Amino acid sequence: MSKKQQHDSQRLDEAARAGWLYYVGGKTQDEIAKLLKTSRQSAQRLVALAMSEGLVKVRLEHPIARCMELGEALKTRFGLQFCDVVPAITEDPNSTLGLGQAGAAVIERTLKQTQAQTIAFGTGRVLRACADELPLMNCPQHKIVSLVGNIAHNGEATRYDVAVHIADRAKAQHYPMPLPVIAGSEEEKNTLHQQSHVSRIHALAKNADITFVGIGNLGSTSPLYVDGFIDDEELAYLSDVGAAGEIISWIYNREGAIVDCKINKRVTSSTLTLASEKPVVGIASGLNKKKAILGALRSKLINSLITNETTATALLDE
Amino acid sequence: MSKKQQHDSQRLDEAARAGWLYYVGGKTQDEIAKLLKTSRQSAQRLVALAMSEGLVKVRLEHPIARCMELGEALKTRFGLQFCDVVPAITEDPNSTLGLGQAGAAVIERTLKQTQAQTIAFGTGRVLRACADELPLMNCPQHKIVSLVGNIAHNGEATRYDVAVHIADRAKAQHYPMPLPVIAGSEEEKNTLHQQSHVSRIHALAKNADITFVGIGNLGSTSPLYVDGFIDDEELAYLSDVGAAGEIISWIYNREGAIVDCKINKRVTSSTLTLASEKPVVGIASGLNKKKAILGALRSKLINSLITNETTATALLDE
DNA sequence: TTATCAAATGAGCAATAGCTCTGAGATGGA
DNA sequence: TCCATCTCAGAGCTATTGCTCATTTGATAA
Repeated sequence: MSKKQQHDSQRLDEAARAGWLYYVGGKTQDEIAKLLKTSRQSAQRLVALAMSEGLVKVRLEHPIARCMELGEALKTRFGLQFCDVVPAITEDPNSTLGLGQAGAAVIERTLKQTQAQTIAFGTGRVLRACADELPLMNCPQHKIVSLVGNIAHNGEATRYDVAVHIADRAKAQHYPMPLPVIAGSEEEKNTLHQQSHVSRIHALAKNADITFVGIGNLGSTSPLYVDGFIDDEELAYLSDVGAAGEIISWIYNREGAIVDCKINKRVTSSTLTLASEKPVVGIASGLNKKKAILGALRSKLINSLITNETTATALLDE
Repeated sequence: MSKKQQHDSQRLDEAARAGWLYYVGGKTQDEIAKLLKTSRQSAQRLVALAMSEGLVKVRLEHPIARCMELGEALKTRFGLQFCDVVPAITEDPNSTLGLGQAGAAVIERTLKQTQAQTIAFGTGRVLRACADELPLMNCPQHKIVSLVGNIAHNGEATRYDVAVHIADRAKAQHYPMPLPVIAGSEEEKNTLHQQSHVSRIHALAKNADITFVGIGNLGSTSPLYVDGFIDDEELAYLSDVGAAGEIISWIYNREGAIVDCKINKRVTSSTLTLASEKPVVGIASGLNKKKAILGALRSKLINSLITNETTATALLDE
């Protein structure tokens, strides 16, 4: 056995030498072969061995490196299609700085395709930031479809209607959803949904090639509460039934299951496909949204995520 | 200008991404191109950029038997505290390739200690290479002190001011020596040395827990000659009195004894303790430096050595 | 607005690396 | 000593990478 061990260690020695010459010295495998008086193939094997034995350690020094690791970890943990993690810029754990640029980059990549794409958008401040970061483009081949009604409580257009801005900047076709976000009653919602132009929008949204949504937490800062869709009583009820977050106004719990509540009966938004094959990208950051993001990831309401370093770390802590 | 800078940093960001995917993720450039929605060529350029910008650091963790033997032999022969020998990479007997990584590894080990350390540095190309290979760290507990003045002949900062780079990368305290390397006269040197802030630096250097220095040979390629501190006449004189090498601008002979010459009267560098108990690490390789290294070893100007295989073999031939 | 220039891009090709298959030779047990 | 078994070297092929050149793009200044 000791003979074998000695042989192995000699081989590792040679591997280390080859690895050194290759990675530090920048030599080609041919040159190494000559130096080590062996064939090119053997040199190749030695270099590969040095790598697989972990003799060679590569590290990348850039703030992005850590983000890539976090993204990879999240991707694996939650079975995501992709995950972008942007470096945390401020100390503020709830900052959304940087998400706009990152989201815009993904949207831009989508828009750059020559093949016609149907792209669905939710609403929210973060998505709005993405729209603002988007460069002016000329993409008349794409369809931008809204997932959420664009009429607010009081009849005016909603504050964060994102699809219209994106369509505007991209010069793309725009399919808004001309409905109140929350219908007055369940019956009203059903009536509205039966309208053919509405069901056409929903059909488009359902078959979107890619979907972008924000993720809201539920609490006194939630847009649904701020805009008066939820009163204090309802908020308390939601808290009792374990509501964790909201995506295009659909309220779900810690496991990502849509909860049984008054709001969900009246939302006019398109429905989200669980575990969709097409990318459904959630864009959100902030420790106050941790529960909400986790829920959406767990039930695969979303299958892709753009977040920041702090939040990514927190999500992985779970 | 800021627009350009922003652009550059964005490009570096992308390069870091590409580099990470390539070196850490093991993806091919084609795959990276797809992920980053760009062409294969651009991906290749990004990966190359990540490498040339020094974002990618490679290190090899394996004691190579032959180098270990050489190191051990040198350690015994010259009574060294430690000795690292790295594999020779090129045919060039004067190559210094690889010393940077090896030196950086030793420096990194020192910096990793939680106990506060005072670390002294000389200058030179090889030490500079070490600094470049050092990973970014956060060691505010350590003190980095310069052994050599950081003002060149013509008043500008010296080219290879190493301590500043190390302190920068390690986020350590930095004590530069704000003096010309060589004073105009012996009197000027004495005056300068009497300044309290200078003597404080010298005291720090004297008590350094570990010292790193380059070793220079004397001849037409010596930095002292190239930078104009020594003229042809002086060079000839030094050759006559048997000068063999130079450490932090102190010129010594084959036996390692400081020679009596004009330069040594005017150097402002700290003095080196002979046979110090603390490690004094010389980093140098190349057959043209054999005499210089041998001298330093003989008189124990240095008590530790980092060199390469070729040089180690030559030193043992003596 | 237009001319000018530098930087970035993509194509195409040559160099380099990685993989698989086959056979030679070593190893160890009967 | 012979044979079964296993490892490893080398050939040959394919994939990947690096480089050069022509062209486009975009910025800048007139």
